[in-house]
Amino acid sequence: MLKTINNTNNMSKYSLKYLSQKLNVSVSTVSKALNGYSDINSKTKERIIKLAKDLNFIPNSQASFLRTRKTKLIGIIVPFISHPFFSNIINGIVTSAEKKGYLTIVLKSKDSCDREKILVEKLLSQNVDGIFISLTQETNRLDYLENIKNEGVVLVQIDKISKIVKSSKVVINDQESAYIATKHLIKNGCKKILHYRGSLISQVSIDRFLGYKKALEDHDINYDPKLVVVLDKMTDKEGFEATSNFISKKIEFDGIFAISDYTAVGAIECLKKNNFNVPNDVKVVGFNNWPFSDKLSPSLSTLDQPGELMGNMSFKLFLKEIRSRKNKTNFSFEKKIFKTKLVIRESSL
Amino acid sequence: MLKTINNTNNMSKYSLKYLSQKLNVSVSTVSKALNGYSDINSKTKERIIKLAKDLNFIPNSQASFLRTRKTKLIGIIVPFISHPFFSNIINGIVTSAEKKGYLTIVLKSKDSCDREKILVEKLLSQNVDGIFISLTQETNRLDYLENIKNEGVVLVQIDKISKIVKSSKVVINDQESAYIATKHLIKNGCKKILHYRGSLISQVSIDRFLGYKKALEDHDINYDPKLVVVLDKMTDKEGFEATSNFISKKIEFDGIFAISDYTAVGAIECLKKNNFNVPNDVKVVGFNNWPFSDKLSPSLSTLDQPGELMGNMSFKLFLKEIRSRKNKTNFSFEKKIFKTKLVIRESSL
DNA sequence: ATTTGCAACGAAAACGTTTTAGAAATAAAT
DNA sequence: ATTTATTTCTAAAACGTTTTCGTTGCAAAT
Repeated sequence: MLKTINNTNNMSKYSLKYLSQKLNVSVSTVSKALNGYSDINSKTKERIIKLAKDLNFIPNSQASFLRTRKTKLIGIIVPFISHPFFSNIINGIVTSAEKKGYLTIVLKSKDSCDREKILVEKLLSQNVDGIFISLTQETNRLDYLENIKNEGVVLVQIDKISKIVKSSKVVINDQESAYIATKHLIKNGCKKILHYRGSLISQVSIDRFLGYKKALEDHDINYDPKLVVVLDKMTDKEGFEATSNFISKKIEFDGIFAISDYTAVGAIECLKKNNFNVPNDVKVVGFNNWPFSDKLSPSLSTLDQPGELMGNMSFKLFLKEIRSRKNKTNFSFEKKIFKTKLVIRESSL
Repeated sequence: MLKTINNTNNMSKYSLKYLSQKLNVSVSTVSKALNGYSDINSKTKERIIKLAKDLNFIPNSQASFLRTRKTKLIGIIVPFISHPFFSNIINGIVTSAEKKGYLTIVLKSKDSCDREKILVEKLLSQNVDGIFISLTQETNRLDYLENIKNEGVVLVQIDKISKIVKSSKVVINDQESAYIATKHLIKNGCKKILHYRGSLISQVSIDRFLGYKKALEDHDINYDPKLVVVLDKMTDKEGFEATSNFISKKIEFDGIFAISDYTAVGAIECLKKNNFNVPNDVKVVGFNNWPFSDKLSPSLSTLDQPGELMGNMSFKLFLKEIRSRKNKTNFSFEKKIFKTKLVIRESSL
């Protein structure tokens, strides 16, 4: 614990002070030269910039934050990192952010609301300039989202959003997508279509369900609640079991619209095992367009989500808000809706 | 640009100073109370902690860095984010890091060495406490890796490592894995085994090739360079084309060991199209155990890489180094080798 | 009565920037 | 010769912490 007061070993190698001493100018002059102020002689400016470059001097961003209040750091919280859709979103944000000199802190909520709250606080304590979030399936309180805005930090909601909290938002046309998928099944002759859905409180899951229901109604097919299964984790196993359940109960069906590729694949596995032919006996459409969904037998019809583009757009909206604050121009939240693409493959033909 | 000198609007809502004024104690006392120093009366300590909690006070980490030189920030650079193996690694690091109060900045090099260098500099300028890196396939200069260490930042290399640069390392047993996979093909009757490999300078790719070669030699099969294909991007398309090439040239083969599941799947597609039966005519083993590789027809035999565990371990090694520095105990770099698991499925039986 | 020890607190410096306000030197205008 | 303007630079404060070294007051020991 005993150190010399002026301990240089712990001091950063280079600083404005160091440069200033080397060149016999003041610290302020160095700072100004490096930040392009006009009241510095171009001759001295050159000297300073040259030395900075030669020494590979990097200004200390923490110290600089103390004055500027900008960290050039953003944070993103998703339910899961190792998931094709979310990692695409992360990819999109990281890519766009890096181009503009921002670094991205990645965090995962594991679909737990309590964790989500803690993570938000961690990001705030790091003074990030913005927080991007895709809510958990169970998010039922919104105080910490409001808190983000109260702290003056930009909030952008992605995909799994709260309708109540005002902020920039980037989503897909969930309802329409489900409608299109269901309609596609109907047009291909399905009369009794199962729907495997997610949590009852997740907006995404609700919207997809509504799209499914509306498609049925618009095509004179009775909506039957017994054909809808609420899944918890939306795994292949759950898809398998749900399907197995219908078969053993001898409930007839000729189509399945599943909320994710994973559940769709589980369903197909079960069908195959029970000697149903996909698509001849039962047609299946998933959601996500996961890698390898095109390589399955039968290849899986599904809805493609432009995750990376959504990430790009999220950052764009963030930057817009940041800039409007800087220029004190007025700003209103936008909600960007991306369209999915129905990819028709063997499982529904 | 005109502001009052003592502008409070730009000041952070709460600070040690604010708390100290509220409670009529000094700034130092507040700081000490919050950091568990022993020379504070438990009565006052309680008062301070209570107020801090009530106000939801979060100490400013940038300011704190200026003294402590610790940001509790780490950075990870991978070739690609949206890739099952890398996102598993990221997942593992982020999870372990968060448990210990570290936040993780994620960056991708897009397999470009020049980008990699720039990204390292960005992380250094943010004063991260550690950098985790999985090198690009083309990494041919190592100055910026050495630079990380020179700056006093902990370096951990993962999977795609440099043999020359000293640091903690986490890898898999590439050579052994390839040996096991190839041996498995041989044991199942394959005599002429193709190998689809990656870049000639990537250590991973080299080691897997060596394992393949050694397995052949150990089982009295002539190694034939013509049966080895160097792939560039290692996509399914390249796997397809390579296979198509062998078929059109009428080169006989009865097994394929591919460096990735993606290329293996491309190969299988091509074989199917040309009326080869997998596994009866040709047996195939991939590498990665991607999601859905178990759902394909035939399901894909492959080597499972414990990405998340590798991420966990990487962080562990980082923490070990950090701690040894703090306690000034001596420390030597470790290289942790994870074992893959050969997952035998239909494609090789 | 004097010294010693201890508990509890505070002053102040330091970390590395940014930025305002002003100083110094020079050139231009009167 | 004096004033004014312009260019170029610097001093110094501020951002919010951490941590060392003192100081104060009081009890215990001598």
